[in-house]
Amino acid sequence: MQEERRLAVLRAIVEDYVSTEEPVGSKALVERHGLNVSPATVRNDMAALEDEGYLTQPHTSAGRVPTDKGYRLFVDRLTTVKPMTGAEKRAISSFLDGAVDLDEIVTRSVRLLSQLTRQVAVVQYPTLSRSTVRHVELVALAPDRLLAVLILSSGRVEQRLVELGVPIADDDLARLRTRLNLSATGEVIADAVTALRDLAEAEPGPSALVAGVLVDAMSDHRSDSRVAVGGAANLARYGDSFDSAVRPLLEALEEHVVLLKLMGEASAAGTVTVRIGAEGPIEQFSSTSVVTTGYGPHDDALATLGIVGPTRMDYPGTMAAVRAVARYVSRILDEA
Amino acid sequence: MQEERRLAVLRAIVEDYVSTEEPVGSKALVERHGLNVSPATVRNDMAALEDEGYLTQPHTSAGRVPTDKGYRLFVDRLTTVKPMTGAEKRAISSFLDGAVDLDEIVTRSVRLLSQLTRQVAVVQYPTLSRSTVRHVELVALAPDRLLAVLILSSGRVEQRLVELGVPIADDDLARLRTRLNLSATGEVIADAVTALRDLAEAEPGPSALVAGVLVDAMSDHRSDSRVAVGGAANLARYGDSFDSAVRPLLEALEEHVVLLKLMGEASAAGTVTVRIGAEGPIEQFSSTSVVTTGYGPHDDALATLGIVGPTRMDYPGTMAAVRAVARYVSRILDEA
DNA sequence: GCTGGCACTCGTCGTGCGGGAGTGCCAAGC
DNA sequence: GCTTGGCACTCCCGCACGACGAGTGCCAGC
Repeated sequence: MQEERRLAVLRAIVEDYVSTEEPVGSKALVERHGLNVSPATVRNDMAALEDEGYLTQPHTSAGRVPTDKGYRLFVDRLTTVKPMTGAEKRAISSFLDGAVDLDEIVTRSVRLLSQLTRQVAVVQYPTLSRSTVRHVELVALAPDRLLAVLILSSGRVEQRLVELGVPIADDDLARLRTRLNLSATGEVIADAVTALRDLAEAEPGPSALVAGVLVDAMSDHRSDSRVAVGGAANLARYGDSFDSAVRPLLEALEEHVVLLKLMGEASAAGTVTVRIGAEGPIEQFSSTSVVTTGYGPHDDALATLGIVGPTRMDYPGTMAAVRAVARYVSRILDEA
Repeated sequence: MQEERRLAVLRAIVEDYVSTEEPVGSKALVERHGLNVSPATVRNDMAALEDEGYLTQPHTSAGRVPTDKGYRLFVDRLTTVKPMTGAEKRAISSFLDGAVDLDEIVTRSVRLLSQLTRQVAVVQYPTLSRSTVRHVELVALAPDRLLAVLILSSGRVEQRLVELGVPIADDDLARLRTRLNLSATGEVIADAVTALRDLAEAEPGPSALVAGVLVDAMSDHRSDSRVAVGGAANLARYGDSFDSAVRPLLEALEEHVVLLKLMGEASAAGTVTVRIGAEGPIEQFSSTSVVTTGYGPHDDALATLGIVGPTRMDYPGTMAAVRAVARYVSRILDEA
């Protein structure tokens, strides 16, 4: 019985602290929430919650503040993801509609997400690995110099310069183009890579060179590791502990490699992952929380998107926003 | 005679203030610089400089701080751009070498520039308008659906989906491709646009449709308005006046349209433009300085790059870094 | 026109002192 | 056995006060 009330107290503290950003005391708590008990009772519960590690006091005779463990419990057991309102849904779809290419979809998603959550948004570009090759194009820039263009089903275009060393005739080039497309077009990246490797082995010289470059382009780590970041201005709302906290965060946000690690494995579409404080793998983000989810066409989690914010955040609202944006972006990718 | 010394005093104050970030007093000034006069003399000069508007005091009985006007004079008359050392030059070229495409050139430039200057770097992508069409490629995704790919001399690739409405035969497609390339390849954007418009007019139907899309892609404003930003973490060094100053700056840095306005017209390559404080067109940046220069292949100022920082910055060093990076990037674009 | 001296200003920093919010604990009540 | 009102205690915060010192402006002398 009182166990239940304790959880209610924890929830109330989290909610109050998130909205006021100040340690919450027993008296204010009973007033603001309709707890039908006295402050003294709440104090007992608070003391118990503190013993169990869910709360902490900045100093004696201050209110209580949730610990990471407290937030964790809140997220796991006390949260129901609140659905978006109709207006919000309309805003999301109108914001994302009309994006002409992948770049723009990602750019808009980042902006949308950061505005909805008032947090720093991070959107990973869909990884190549599960997308298929749509077309390979070769353009002769000079007799011995090609531009190889790789067009993928995800809408991504990769281009590479190829120095052949020796000139290549136009009809040889045309034949090579056909051959490459026969091997690669329609294949998943992984299969296309092996097909091109076989081709390169069977036929040395220019063909092998071009095939090699294409393989490089496909497996290029850079391609997998693109992310867009937006809403960094929201970091300025950190209020307390500023230069000490924000500087390294801003730096980390420019290190896309770090960010990718932070986003981690794409969690299955529909599942929102919340990493609170030091639960994450990256030190710089040990005093922030990260809310992510996977997205991709056909709800295939090709990539991850999410937000980074202070552990003191509105989890239900944020999780809802992240989930909603992922859902809409996935739908748009379906159509493309 | 004493006019000369006054300028020396102004220069010394600027230099000291830039390095210490604290108002500089007369005594410290004569000690740190080899001025062969007494503090009292310097005080007289300071008072005169203040009357003329080059200096100001945060409060009575504090040292002097340069005004925007003071910085202006410093930059215009007291600065010799210090050349980069050999080591710095090597660092720059090794940093920029090995960039495989335009995207990477820009990304690396931004990072380099922000690290060299310890400031926020902004690099505008080369505008399309002066570059030429290298190749037009059409890829059939479905019988009535094409992907049009536009490859430009600047290394940029634009792609657009074209819904034909009616299916197109393979050999018609091949003919169209040849025709488009005949009209456009090698031409400057502006000429290519008119050529394609003519073609569209002469021949309605699918050809016109595709030509129209290509024209759109060429004149698309979005293409002209891409910028990359880096080193925002350096804003955290603003020390004083933080949340008040940095928040709007961070926001403005994410508004690429605003940034483009800030960068302004590309100044001729080789000329470094310095805008101090409120001299610039944008309110949010009225307490910062902007150092820019044009760059592009063959020293054709296709685009602008530069940095944004506090008015209190090392102008000679920053100007040198901006100029050097622009020069190297231009050279790399030459080769491509 | 430069210089040393001197009085004056004013921001900064350390100290000390309520005020107040909040707690912990205890004894009484349901 | 919870819950509750009461009460003493802790400790942060804000404010006033005063000493200190950096820096100035001005003046008289060279």
